[in-house]
Amino acid sequence: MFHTLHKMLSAIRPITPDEWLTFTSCLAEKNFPAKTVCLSAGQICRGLYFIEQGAVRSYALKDGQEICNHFYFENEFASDFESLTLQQPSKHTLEALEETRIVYCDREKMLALYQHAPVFESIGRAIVEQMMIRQNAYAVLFTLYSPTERYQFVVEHHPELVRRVPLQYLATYLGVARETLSRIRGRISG
Amino acid sequence: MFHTLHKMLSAIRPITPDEWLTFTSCLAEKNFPAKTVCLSAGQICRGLYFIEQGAVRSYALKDGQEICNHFYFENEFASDFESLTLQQPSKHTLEALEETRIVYCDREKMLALYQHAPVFESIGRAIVEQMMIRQNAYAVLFTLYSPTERYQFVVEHHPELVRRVPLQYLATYLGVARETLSRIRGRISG
DNA sequence: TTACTTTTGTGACGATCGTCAAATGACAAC
DNA sequence: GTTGTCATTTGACGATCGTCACAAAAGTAA
Repeated sequence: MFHTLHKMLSAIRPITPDEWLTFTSCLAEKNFPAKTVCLSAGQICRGLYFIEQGAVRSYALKDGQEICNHFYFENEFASDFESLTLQQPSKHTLEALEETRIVYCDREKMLALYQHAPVFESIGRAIVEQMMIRQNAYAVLFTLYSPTERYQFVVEHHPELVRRVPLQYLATYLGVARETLSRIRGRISG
Repeated sequence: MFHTLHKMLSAIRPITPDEWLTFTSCLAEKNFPAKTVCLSAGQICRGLYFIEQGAVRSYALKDGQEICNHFYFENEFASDFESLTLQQPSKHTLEALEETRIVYCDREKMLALYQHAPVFESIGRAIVEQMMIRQNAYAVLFTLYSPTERYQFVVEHHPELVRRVPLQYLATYLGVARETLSRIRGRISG
């Protein structure tokens, strides 16, 4: 059970069978059909989502429009980390892009676990570090690169985004209008 | 010694005198006159900078131009977190904006310390969480807001940036040309 | 003070992007 | 198959921003 998650976490820090057994009590498997909501904006995020299969987008509303700020795929942790950390209402909605299978890690249970099995605090830190690096790379896109360069960066470094994310969502993620991204793509391909 | 840092950290998690004593062996005070470099791009970042007094900017080079991605002030931790975490050459340079007094926390020593005093791993996680939330807020600025709205956001939520950071640096941070930020400012002030 | 350097502000103009509208394409339900 | 819905593409046009050039202001050193 939770085999891929175990593989992921034990790659960060070695986990004893006992530790793992305790940890599984924090976990629950959940399924989300395509286009269903995993976490609603306004709701307080109570846990971390590990994606076993599928894809999830995170978006905020701006003048009624959905602006994506992240896409998550297999073997990644998804969440609204601000809501999760501060236990404040989430500004973002998490929605399955495809049929998605998720392992949900309850925050309260994990915090309690940190006392008895410090290795998970260490793993938690490593996960947050990865997310921070990712966030930073995303932010830097906007100051260093033009819209075309941002798209090329994604094509080069995150081709799965281009393959699996509808253009309209990717456009908001890159901070341009749908039409502009369509034209950028046309210019590059042809 | 390191009084403000102690106050900051013990507000995150209670620290015993013994733990603190061990921790101080990781620390060293450093002074940087205005416009001097704390960390050069290309260099591997070996520690965390806690700013006791002063201000620091972080910037990357793009076509010979310095593009700022962060400003750090009193009682904040500065670093190139990507370089620090992955121990890769930094893409950013950290430079003192003013005369700056820093407590430098050595990474190697801190990692060793985590074994004996897990509270610091917990504190480390909290610091990284804060940085991640900050990074995310910064990234979201670009997709949700126009240049003018971005400037207004900074005026509202981070007025110290407007007061202490030269316009030319703030402009690159907001992803606009110096001239554009000058005009935005003129329009808003009247 | 003057002279010099750096920073900020202004004007003109071209390039890029957003917006609106319509056409085309893709896809699911029937 | 047909229909209806949604996504993407294309065109036209106006708004915004970047760039260049230069002026004004502020800061620095002698």
